[in-house]
Amino acid sequence: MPPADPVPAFHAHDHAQCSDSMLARAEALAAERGVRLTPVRRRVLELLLEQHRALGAYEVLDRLAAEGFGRQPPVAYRALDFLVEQGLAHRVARLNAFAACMHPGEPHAPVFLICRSCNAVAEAGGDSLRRALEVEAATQGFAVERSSIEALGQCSACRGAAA
Amino acid sequence: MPPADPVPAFHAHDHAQCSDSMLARAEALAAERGVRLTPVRRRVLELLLEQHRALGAYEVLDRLAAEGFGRQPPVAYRALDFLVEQGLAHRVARLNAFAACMHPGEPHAPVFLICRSCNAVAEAGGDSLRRALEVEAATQGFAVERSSIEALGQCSACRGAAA
DNA sequence: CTTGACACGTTACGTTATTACATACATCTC
DNA sequence: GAGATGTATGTAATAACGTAACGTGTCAAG
Repeated sequence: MPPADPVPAFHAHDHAQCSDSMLARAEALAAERGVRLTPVRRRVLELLLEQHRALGAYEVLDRLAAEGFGRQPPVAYRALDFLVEQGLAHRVARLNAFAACMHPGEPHAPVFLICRSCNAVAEAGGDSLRRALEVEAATQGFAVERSSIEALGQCSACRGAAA
Repeated sequence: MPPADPVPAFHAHDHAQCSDSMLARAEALAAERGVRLTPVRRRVLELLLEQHRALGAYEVLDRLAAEGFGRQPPVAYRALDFLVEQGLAHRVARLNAFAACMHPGEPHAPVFLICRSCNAVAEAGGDSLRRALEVEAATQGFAVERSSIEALGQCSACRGAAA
């Protein structure tokens, strides 16, 4: 269970360590669910974790092709779809891109904070937001199944740099 | 100023009347701001209002072409961009589509409730959500500039029909 | 009547995503 | 192990979405 502190994307942290720990959790979840974290799928997740930002499908595809995997779009899209289905990654519609999930295994409504300067994508916890959304939807008799909240703005580092 | 009751998309209501009233408000806003609600732009807004759902750019374009307007993508995109800039329509990233705004002139973070059965798109008020989002973002030092909240699920009518 | 700003239209192109089908690989059964 | 079955990977081709660049028309201001 992750600590309740702020998600790391906009904070100094050890990428290698957070990647490793997320990968380990992904392996565990896959085993638990009886699905296969194959080499392509695993490599795509690694790429998303390494970069720590949202990557376009074709960006992922280029990396895969360079590493000897297939070079046609479905190769990337299938791996990305798998990760999204398994809750190991999220789609960031606003950017036509994908980012690793920082809370795999926990049900949550992703809240993306997208820095327009450095393109980093932080994923906020957002349980209060999820509840607020469900309340709002309920007043219209609407049953929420999946939701995503995307905010465009500037992270603290870039605001500091701009000032 | 719109009443504080639920937005009409998932309720029985007089489409013609709500379209007319939104169009009138659009005209007023355009005049107030010194921008031009030209025939193409106005027609696109009418289309969005008539359908009362999110329309893809090419869907809009087909209608325009059939009615004697231009038949190239920029014709539709420019009109849609204009409407979005003026706050008369919103982009629904999840669907690569556009929907008329039901609260033109009021600053607000759009909250879309997208029915996966009938494709209707309701726009909830969401001021409490906007505030919750800003609080959440602030804990990470992130300054929100624009945001959108999109929920996929089923509206009350379709849930009734399914049951 | 000219000028300048804006809107509209077109061609051409770039990016993102899917369909359809063939091949390889793992797993289970015998 | 050999064969059957389901899943994953790979390919080619194309659809869907979006933008850049440029020319023409319109209209109000000077």
